[in-house]
Amino acid sequence: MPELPEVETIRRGLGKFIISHRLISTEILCEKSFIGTPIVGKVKAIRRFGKALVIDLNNCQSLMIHLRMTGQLIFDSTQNTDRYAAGHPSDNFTSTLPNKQTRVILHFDNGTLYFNDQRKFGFVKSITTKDIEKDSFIKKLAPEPWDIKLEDFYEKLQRHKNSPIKTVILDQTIICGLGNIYADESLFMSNIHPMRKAGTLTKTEANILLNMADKAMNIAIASGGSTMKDYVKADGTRGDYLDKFAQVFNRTGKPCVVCGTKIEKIKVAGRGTHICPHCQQLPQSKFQPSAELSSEINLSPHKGASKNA
DNA sequence: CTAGGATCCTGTCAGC
DNA sequence: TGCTGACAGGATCCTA
Repeated sequence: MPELPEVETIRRGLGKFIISHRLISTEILCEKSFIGTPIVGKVKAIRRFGKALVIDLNNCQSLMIHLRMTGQLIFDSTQNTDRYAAGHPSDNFTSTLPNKQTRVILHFDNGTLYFNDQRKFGFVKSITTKDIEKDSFIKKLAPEPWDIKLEDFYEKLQRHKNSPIKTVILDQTIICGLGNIYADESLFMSNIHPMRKAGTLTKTEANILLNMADKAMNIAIASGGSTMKDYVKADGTRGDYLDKFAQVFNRTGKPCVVCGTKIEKIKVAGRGTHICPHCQQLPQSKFQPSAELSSEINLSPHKGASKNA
């Protein structure tokens, strides 16, 4: 489920294997999955831009890798039996490679890096290092939650005031790094219903949402995202890595960790969305005249979140 | 400009 | 068992 925490996990984990090692050759098993011309050279650094990974070589060339929905990176060491696997969890993590889903194979002087991708949405792209920031995807990326200024975020919510808040936070040009899982998790942690129109959030709520997005992703990064270690239990059975940190995602029908209400799955802008119907309520659906009006009247019996900021 | 839906592709799973 | 349709962690492109 390559969202930011997983890509960051890969960046850190893969670095231990390939930094200062040489990329020797490339096998392209699916034309669509490799953009540009294969390159060779010694790995200098691995960087991350949102959900994109960039491997810099020492000759001013780089590989940009985006896993999209189902991409995986699996490194097999030739020196020992070590395997490092991360990305979209599947049995590929433990099976023999290459297999049917292997799209690109990168040969290093100390092992083999497999790029697997069931749905072929992801890609590996060769690019001159200095042009990374000019890449059409990377140049549009918004800052990550911990770098966003509340004022800027709030202003963007106003610009997309009629869109559901979930759609807005999935937009990488507004806030970078959230995918379907962490969008649901962040909204749950903020007690905000995903269908709320972005323009109805108060500045206080926007601030909470930023903080929760930060928190959700940092918890996930700290716990290592979806690595092989977490996916495969000690006894070899398949584990559910989501159990570690998901409070609503994929927990349809299970009790809310806060109030015990059953988690529901709904659809927001075409994406499966998980909510606790008790903790995340839409502000009064039918009986209020309009969203504009109800945001002016402070309906909350608690201390106002509306006055000055 | 924004908002919404279709689309890229393959695999899996529920229902008949 | 075999078929069909819905759906899947992302992002872009097209339409209104």
